[in-house]
Amino acid sequence: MPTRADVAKLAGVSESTVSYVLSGKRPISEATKKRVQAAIDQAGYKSNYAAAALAGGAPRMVTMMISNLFTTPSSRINGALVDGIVDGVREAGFHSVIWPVSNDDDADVNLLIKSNFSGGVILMNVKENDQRVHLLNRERVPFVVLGRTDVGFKYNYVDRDFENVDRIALSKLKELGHTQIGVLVSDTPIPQHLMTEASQLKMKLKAIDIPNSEAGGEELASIFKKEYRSITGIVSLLDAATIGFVNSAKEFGLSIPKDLSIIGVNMLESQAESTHPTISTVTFDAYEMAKSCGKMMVESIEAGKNNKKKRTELWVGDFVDRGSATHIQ
Amino acid sequence: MPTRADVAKLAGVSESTVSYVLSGKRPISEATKKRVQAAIDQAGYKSNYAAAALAGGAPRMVTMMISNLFTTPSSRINGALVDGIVDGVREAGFHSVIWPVSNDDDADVNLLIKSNFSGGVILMNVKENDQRVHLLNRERVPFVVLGRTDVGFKYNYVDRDFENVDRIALSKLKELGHTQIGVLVSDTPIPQHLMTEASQLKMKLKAIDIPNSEAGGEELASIFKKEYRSITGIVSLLDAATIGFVNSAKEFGLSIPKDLSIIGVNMLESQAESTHPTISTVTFDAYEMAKSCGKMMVESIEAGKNNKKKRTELWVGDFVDRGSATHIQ
DNA sequence: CTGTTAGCGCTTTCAG
DNA sequence: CTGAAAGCGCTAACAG
Repeated sequence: MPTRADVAKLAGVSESTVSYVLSGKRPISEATKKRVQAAIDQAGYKSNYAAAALAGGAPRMVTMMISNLFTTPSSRINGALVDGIVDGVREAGFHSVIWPVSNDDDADVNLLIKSNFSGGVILMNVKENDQRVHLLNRERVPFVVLGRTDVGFKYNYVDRDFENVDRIALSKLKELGHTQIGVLVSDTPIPQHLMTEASQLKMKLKAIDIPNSEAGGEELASIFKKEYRSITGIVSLLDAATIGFVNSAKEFGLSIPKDLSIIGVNMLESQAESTHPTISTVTFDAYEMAKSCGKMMVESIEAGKNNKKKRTELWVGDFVDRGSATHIQ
Repeated sequence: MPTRADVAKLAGVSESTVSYVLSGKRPISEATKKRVQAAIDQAGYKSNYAAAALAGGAPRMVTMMISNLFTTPSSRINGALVDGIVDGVREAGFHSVIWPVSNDDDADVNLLIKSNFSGGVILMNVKENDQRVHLLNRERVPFVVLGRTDVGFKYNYVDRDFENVDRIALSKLKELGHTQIGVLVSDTPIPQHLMTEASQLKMKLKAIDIPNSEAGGEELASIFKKEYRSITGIVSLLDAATIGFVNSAKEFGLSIPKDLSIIGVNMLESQAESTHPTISTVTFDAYEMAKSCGKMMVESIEAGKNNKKKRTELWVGDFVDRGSATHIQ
C-alpha cells in the first residue's frame, strides 16, 4: 500500500504538500497540484482512514443506528431517510455507515460506542423513552435523533414541525379565499395551535369528528351538503377517511375541488401519497429532513471538538399541490 | 478521553502491559491483570479504533455492501444474512457495518474503497457479471461474495451447494427405503448431478413436469395414483406446485406421508417454510451460511497480511424433517 | 506558496 | 512475567 510519503517522493514535494492538495486546506499552485495528482494516480495511492482519524482527532464518520431494520419490512420512507443522511453527511465531508443492531440488547450499542470509530450516532426509529438515548447521553457520544422521544433531558433532534405544517395549510386555504374550514379529526379535539393560527388568520374552524376509515369518509360525504353547507375548505388529519370521502363525494353531488378544497396535513409522505393522488397535502420531505439531520450531526461533532454545545430542533413542511386545494368559486 | 497511558499510570504498570491485558496476547499475572482492569474501569477508558487499526495494520472492520437495500422490501432471509455475518465477523474479533449504496453508480463503492477504513468487503445481492466484483478485484480489496456470479476470474464466495443438497435428499429417501422417485420440475430436465447421484444410489428417477402453481400441483394430485403408481418418493424443485399437490392429495385418495414421501430441495429457507409446514426439506440455513461467510472474510483479510492467498467455496444444506419423508410402508 | 516536525493512541518487537 | 521504544500514516502547527 503506497503512502503519502511515496507520493511525495514521486512528485518531488513534501509530505504535507500532498496532504494539503488532498484536503484543499491551503492554497497550492496549479503546477504542484497537477504533479501531486499524477503521482497519486501513478502510485495508486489511497488515503488511510485510520491514520487520518487518529491524527485529526475525532473520526470523520457517523453511524446510523436503526433498530429492527431487518424484522420490519423496509418502507420507502426509510430509504429516503437513509439516502438523505448519507448525502447530508457526505456534503459535510464525513462518511456514514449503518450499524446493524440485530437485537434489542445493549451489546451492539456498547460495542459501537466502545470501539469509538464513529464520531457520532444518528438514532432512528426511536421508541418511547428509548434506552439508547440514555446510553448515548451518558457515554457522551455526540448524537442526533431523527424523530423525538421523551427521555427527561434535552438533546439534538430533527423532527417534523407539526405546528408549522398546520400554519402552512391554513394560510394556503386563506390565500385561496376560504374562511369557513372543516377539520377532520377522529375522537380528538382540534389541536390548540390550529385554533390559535385560525383566529389569527380570522378563519372559522369546525371540528368534523368521524371514524378514520373509508366508511367513515363515505358517511360524511353523504351528509356533507346538508350538515356543512357553509364550509368550503377542509383540513384533514385523517388518511383512510379522506379516501372514502373523496371517492364517494361525487355520488352525493359534491364536486371536488370545485365545491370543496381539501388539504391533508401531518400525514407521512407515504400515507399522503397512498391516501389519494389528487389530495393536496402539506407533507414532509423525508429526504430533505434526513439531509439536514446529517448536517446537524456533523456540526454537532465538530462543535464538540471546540467544546461548543449546541442544541437544535428543526423542521418544516412543504405544500404539495395535487389540485384539490383551489380558489374559492 | 482517557488513553492507555492514563490507565498505565493509574495502575502503575507500563503502557504495553495494559495493551497485553486487553488483547490477552501474552501471559500476565492475575494481580496486575486485576489492577489494570480496575484502572480501566476507574478511568472509563475506551480503546481507540483508529489507533488500533493504524498500529495493527489492516483495520479490523468488514463492510457489507448490499445494493438496493432500500428499494426492495427487506425479506426475512436478508435479516438472517446480515445477522449471520455480524455474528461470524464478531466471533473472529472484527466489527461489521453496512455501507449504504443508494444508487447503482460506482461513486459509493469508490468512496468506500478510497476511504479504506474497511479491511474487507462482503458483497451481497450480486448481479450477473457484477461490476463491483471487478472493481473490488482490480483495487485489490479483500472481498467475499455471498452468492455467485460469473465474472471470468476466481474469487472467494460462499454459496448454496446445490449438488450436495440433492445428494442429501436422495440418500435420505434411499435410507427410508424409497427407490422409485418422482422429480417435480417445471419446463426443465432433471439436473445432471441428480441423475448421477441417483444412479450411484441405484435409484430410479422420473421427471414429473408440471406448471409451478397450486393448480399445477392439484392437477398432478388428481392423476397421481393412475399415472405414477410405482413412485413412493418425491423430490420437489417447485414451491407453489408442491403446496397445491399436498393440499389436494387427500381428496384424491393419496395419503401423505403414508403413501408418499416428499422432500423439497433447493428452495430458499423462506420458500420452504411458506411452502408447507409439513413438507420435509433439504434447505439452507441462511444464518449459518452467512456466519461462515463472515468468518471467511476475516480469514481472507488476515491471510492477505501474510501474503497467503486462499480461495474458498462452500456450502452444504441441511435436512429438515417435518414429517413428510417417512419410511416406506 | 511550500517544507519540517511533533504528535494522535495503539501494537509489537526487543530487551530484560 | 514486564518495560522501553520504534513506528503505523496522517494532520496541523510552526517556520520559512
